[in-house]
Amino acid sequence: MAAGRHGGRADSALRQVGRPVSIKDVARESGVSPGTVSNVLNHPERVTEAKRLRVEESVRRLGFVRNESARHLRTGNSHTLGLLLLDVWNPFFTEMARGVEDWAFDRGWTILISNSARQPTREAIYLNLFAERRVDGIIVAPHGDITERLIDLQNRGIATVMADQRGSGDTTMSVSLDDVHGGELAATHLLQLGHRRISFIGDPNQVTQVRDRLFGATKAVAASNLPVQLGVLEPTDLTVAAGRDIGEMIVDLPPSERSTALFASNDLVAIGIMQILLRAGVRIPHEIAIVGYDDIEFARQSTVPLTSIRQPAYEMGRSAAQLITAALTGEPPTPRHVVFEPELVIRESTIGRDTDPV
Amino acid sequence: MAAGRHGGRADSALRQVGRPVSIKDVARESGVSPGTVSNVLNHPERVTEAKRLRVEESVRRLGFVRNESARHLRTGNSHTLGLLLLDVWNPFFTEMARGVEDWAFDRGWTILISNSARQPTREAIYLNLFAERRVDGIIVAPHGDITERLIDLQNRGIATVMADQRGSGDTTMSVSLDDVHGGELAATHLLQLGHRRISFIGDPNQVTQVRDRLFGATKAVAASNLPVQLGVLEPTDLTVAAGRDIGEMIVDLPPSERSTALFASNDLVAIGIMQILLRAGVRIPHEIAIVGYDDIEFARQSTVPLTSIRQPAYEMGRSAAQLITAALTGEPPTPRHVVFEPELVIRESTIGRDTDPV
DNA sequence: CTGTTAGCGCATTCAC
DNA sequence: GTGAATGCGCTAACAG
Repeated sequence: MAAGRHGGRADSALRQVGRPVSIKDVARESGVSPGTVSNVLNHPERVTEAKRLRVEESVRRLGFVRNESARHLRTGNSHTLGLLLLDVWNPFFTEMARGVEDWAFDRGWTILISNSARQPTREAIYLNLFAERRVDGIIVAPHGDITERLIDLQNRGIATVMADQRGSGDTTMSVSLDDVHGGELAATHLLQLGHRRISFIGDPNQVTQVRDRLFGATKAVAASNLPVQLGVLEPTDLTVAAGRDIGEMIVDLPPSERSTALFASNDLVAIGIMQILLRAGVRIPHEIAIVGYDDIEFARQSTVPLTSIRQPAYEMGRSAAQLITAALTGEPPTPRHVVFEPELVIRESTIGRDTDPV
Repeated sequence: MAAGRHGGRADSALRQVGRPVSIKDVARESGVSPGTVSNVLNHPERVTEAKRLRVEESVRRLGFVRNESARHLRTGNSHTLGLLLLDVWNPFFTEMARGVEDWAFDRGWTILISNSARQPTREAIYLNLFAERRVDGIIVAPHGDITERLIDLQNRGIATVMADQRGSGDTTMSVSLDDVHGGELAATHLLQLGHRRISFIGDPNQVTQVRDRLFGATKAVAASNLPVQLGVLEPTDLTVAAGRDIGEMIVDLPPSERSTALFASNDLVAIGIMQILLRAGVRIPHEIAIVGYDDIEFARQSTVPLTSIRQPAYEMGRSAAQLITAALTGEPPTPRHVVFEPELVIRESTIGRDTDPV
């Protein structure tokens, strides 16, 4: 039915086939007033059964779908939450998103998901988009320090919670993990296994969380009173690909100069490193032990299962959603800042059975 | 400003700190009429420079952010596209999403991303949500056959395009991949390598695409005129975890009963299988060769790089976005149904150097 | 219980 | 070039 491009027949069926049907159309169709239709939709108990059925029938026949924008404009309430993720390609964040959604969706909230892809520019754009749409609340896994921007949003009446980054003060809320403790757990584990040459993989200048993890590791080393070399290797970012680059770097080193243990600041990087080491014939954990961070599903599933510091991503997401919906519905004051505890999950990449490398 | 519920201190700054500022406030502040402010915002050239600057200053000072809902209600245009993904945990779809976004975002469209998680119920709910918000267009990677629903949406004036599933007819649009050909490519490759006992991993009853891939493989086998055993193993779903289960199953078989080659209907499953095989000491590809499907980034990055049938996810997403924005802006009729060609990407999981298993 | 009315914030007429 | 008036679709307040 497509029209030829030069002087065609009746044009594309695509545009404007049917005018959207409004509450008024339904009212006319069923012989009641618009107000009554609205009542059937929102307060069915206020309407006589007979009329209610009649209206419902018209709704069905006409295929009426309510207009959220109009509804929003009128009520001042968008029933919508914005969720701004730092990096949708990292399972940690999609898992967190699932936690947010499972909580909020069932309670009637619509979630707008966006991905800042670790770009401050995009972060700003999306935050603005959320503001333009007058979302009721925003959950954001921020890139840097955006406290001021969040306070600004609060002042516009939008509740905000930072996820995966600790906040403070009364204005904003946050859900985070004790990353210093996480770093300690990882380092302590490696120290107890006898490692004295450890490399931390991560760029402490980029992200607070990474800095905290390194600080935790440093603390653990200091507390141990052991002669430990703790080096830092900085990947370009926190992806599998960057991990593989680091892996190549390590493989190129003469074995005597390699660390005996690696603490990667996330699992993706750890997995990338591990892939290269295994291919190069390095035995894990016998020659090099590896600890990751996040405990994403892939950590458990990699060729050599990865020891990792577990962040309860799903629970953190749900907690963030709880905080924000509570604030929005005026429930009793919950704590403003929730801090989760990390957990060491030991697998074969640090204490493995004897495996031969690929 | 609400008071604490039990006479606490000045309560939460959370709720309603500041009333959102409207175009009217800006008008008052800058001593012009609301209409002029609107012009400054949307048709700056129609306003004197002096006045324009004055208004812009007020906008800044007051922190005015336009209200999209009101705008939408007035213009009838939401400038919004809904994107409904089948499975955000599959990199294929996030990659496709990136393609959609890169095209549409730059052209001023807002994208609402949702995840049906392969649940028809959720699919229906989100489609409805999109309709309530009067998105201008919907791109959906559908679970089953939703042609009728899409036609219904079209009739409401919402343009739709199916992604990753072939459509037909004039009403709707689609972007898909020739999966039959993909299946042929994979099977032919394995046949050429001399394999005569091949297992297809996937449930052809669940998803059209999987059925097509199997059909393509069957065709290739038939065309070869070779004595080939083509079996089918049905995983519970298309995830790494399900792949691992299949892997266990294969490992439990006496080697003589195993196929010499596996064709998995997606990369995630292939990767799961491969992990288990490698751990069990099965040499890939020498004892068992594996071909995946999709060519996600992980395929290249797995311990033994995976041969795969490449779907150009990013391009498919971009193409879907192009189709829909073209339809929406009334551009010359593009083809309604775009079919991409698959590509065989050969890596070590089928022709590998001699690697020892883990 | 039901119909009528006003107005949410904005863009777009139309006069001026 | 600018201001005043109008209405998008809906809900809430009120009158009947």
